[in-house]
Amino acid sequence: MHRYRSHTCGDLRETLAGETIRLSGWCHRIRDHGGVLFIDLRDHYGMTQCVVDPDSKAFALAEKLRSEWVVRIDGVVRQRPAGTENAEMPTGLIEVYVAEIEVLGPAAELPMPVFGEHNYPEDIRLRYRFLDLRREKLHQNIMLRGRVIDSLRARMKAQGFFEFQTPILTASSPEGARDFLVPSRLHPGKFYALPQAPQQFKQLVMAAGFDRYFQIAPCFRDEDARADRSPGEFYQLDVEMSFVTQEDVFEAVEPVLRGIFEEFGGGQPVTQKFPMIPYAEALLKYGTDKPDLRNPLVIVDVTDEFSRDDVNFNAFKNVIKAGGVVRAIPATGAGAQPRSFFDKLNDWAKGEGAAGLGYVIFEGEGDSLAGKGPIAKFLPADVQKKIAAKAGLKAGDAVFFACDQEEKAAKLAGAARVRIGHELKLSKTGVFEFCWIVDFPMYEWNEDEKRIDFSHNPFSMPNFESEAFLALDPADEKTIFGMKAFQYDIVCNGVELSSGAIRNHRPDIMKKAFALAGYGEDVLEEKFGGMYRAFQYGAPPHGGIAPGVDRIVMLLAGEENLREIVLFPMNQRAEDLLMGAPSTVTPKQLRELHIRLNLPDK
RNA sequence: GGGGGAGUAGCUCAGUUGGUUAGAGCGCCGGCCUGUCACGCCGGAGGUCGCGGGUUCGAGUCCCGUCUCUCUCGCCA
Repeated sequence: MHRYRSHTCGDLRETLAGETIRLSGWCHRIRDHGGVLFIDLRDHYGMTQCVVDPDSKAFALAEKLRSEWVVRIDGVVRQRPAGTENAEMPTGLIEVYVAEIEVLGPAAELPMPVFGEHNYPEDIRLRYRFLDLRREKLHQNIMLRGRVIDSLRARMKAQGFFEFQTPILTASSPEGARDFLVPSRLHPGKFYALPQAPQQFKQLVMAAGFDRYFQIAPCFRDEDARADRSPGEFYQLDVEMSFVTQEDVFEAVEPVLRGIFEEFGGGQPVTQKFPMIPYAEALLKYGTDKPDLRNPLVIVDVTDEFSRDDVNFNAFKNVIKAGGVVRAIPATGAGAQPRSFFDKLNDWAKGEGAAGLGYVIFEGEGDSLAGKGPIAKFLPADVQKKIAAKAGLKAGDAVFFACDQEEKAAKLAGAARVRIGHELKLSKTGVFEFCWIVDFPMYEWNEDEKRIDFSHNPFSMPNFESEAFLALDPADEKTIFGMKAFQYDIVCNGVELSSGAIRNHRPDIMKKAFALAGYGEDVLEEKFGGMYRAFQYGAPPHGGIAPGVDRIVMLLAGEENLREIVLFPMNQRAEDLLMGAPSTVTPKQLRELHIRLNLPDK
C-alpha cells in the first residue's frame, strides 16, 4: 500500500465495495452523532464520506478531528445502507468504513471556513489565499484557467503558430503605461523595466525572419487597478504574423476565440461571425468603443431635430449652437415605469457630471403618438414623430436625451444605454456576443498638451496611401484627424478582450508618423532604436493582436473580478497580502544598487 | 489623486432617540446523541465596538482627525 493513498477522494465507486483502501485529504465537514461519526474527506479530485463507529479502533481519534485537518484514512469501501445514498455526490453511493486514522497536518482555528459559499472580506481572503483556494468555486476557476490556456496553445499550434519566449528584464518604454523599474547593479543609476507587453520584441521576431509568433505573455504595468484590470501584472495571448492584412489576422484569431468560448462557455451561444463595427459607428450607436451587444438599445443622433426653428428647447439649442450634439437613447417599454424611474436616471446623470437627461414618454395608439414629460411641450408633433421613427420607438416606449459636446454626449448616452438596458432587463443573458471594432483614428488632439498625438499605438500603420501620407502637411489637421489606422479591438459582452494592429514597418512612414505627432527622428532613435534600426534592414509587413487571457477566463468563469481567476492576486493597492509584497529591503541591498531612499514626509 | 460605501466576538451581521451587564448565527471548548450529508439538543468561553481626540452626567451611537478595506472616476500608447 502506498504511504499516503491508494485512491483519491473522487475515485471510489460501488464496484470497489469490499476493498481495503487508503485515502488522504482534508476533513471538509464532520458530523458527530455520538455513536456514529461522518467525515467528508476532500482532496483535489473530490469528496468521500468516511464513517467511524465505536467498533472501530480509530473512533477515539476521529472524535478529535476538526475541519481542515489533513489526515490519512485506512478503511473498507462499502455500499451505503438503503435510503442513505447521496445522489448529489459522485461518490454518494458508497462510503468508507474507517479502521485507522493518521493525522498528517492538524489545522488551527480557521480565520475563514472552507466549507460553504459565504462571502468573506477581500483582505482576509487574500491573506489566507491558500484557504480560499481550497473552496470549490475558486479551485474550479483556477483549473478552468489552466485548461483554457492549454486549449489556447493547442489551437494556436494547430494553426501553425510557434511559441517564443521574450525577455522579462528589458528597457523602459516611453509611451503608454508607467513602467515597473528594476535597478541595475552593474550599471549604477540605470534601470531595466518589466515589459508592458512584448510589443517590440514580437515585431523584432518578425523582422528576424520568423513567422506566426505567439506567447502566453506576462505583461507588467504600474497603473491603478480595476475590477477587470489587475494591478501590476496580467497575461496576454500575444500574437504576431508576417505578410498579412488585417483580414488575415481576423481569420487567424476569430476561430481561436470562438472555439475557446464554445469549448469552455458551458454551451452558451457564441457569435459565429464577429461583426465589424467602425470606431465612429460604435461611439455613435453605443457611446463606447467596447459595446455590449447583448443590450438591444441603439443610440441615434437627433441634433437636427432639436435644431429646427419650431423647437424652442433652449437648454439644448444653446449647447448645439456651441458645437454640441443631442443623442437619443431609446428606452423600450419604459412608458409603464413609474415617475421615479425617470427621476432616478436623471439624478444618476447629474451624479455623472451631466446637466441631466431629458426624456419623452410616448403614449397613444398606432400612428397617433403623443409625447409626454417635461420637455415634450417644446417638441412639435412631427418632430416627436421623427425622433420616434429614428429611434425605433412606439407607444409605450420612452426616449432619453443626452446633450453636450460630442465626446461627452456620446459617453453619457453610452452609460445611460447600459443603465436603461439593465433597469428594464432588456439585455440577453447566457450568450457571448463578440464584435470587432475597426478603423480607429490614427491621431487625436491632446487637450492637456495642446498638440496632435497618437490616439492608440504609435506602431500602427496609417490606413492612407503611402506617398500621400509622406507628403502630408502637418498643418492639415482635417486630414490628419480624419485618418484611420489599421488598428482593431475585439470586444465580448462589453469587455475589451484584445487590441491589435497592422504595424508600421516602413522607416520613412514611421518617421513621418512621429513627425506629425511632434517627435523628431532623435526620439524615434532613442526610444525605439532597436526596432527602428531593424526596420532599416528589410522588415516584412506584419501585424498581430494580443487578447487578454485573464479577461477571457473571467468571462468564461462568469466572474466579475479578476481576483476570482488568478491564483495569487494582489489587492487593489497592488499589495500581495499573503507574501507581503512590496516589502522593504536591507541597507546592503540598497548599497549594492547605489540607491538611497528619499521618502515623502508623513 | 478625487468621490461613494464599510470597519462591533475567529467569521457573517444586528444594535432604536445618546441611557442597566453590547446581542444572534456559524466557528471554538465541554456534555448528550447509531445514518448524517447546512445533522440535532444542552451548556460555556470569547469584545480596547479600527485608532486618537472632542461634546455630554453618560458615546458602539453625535462631532473632528486618522488608519484600513472596498467600489468607482482620473490613469491604463
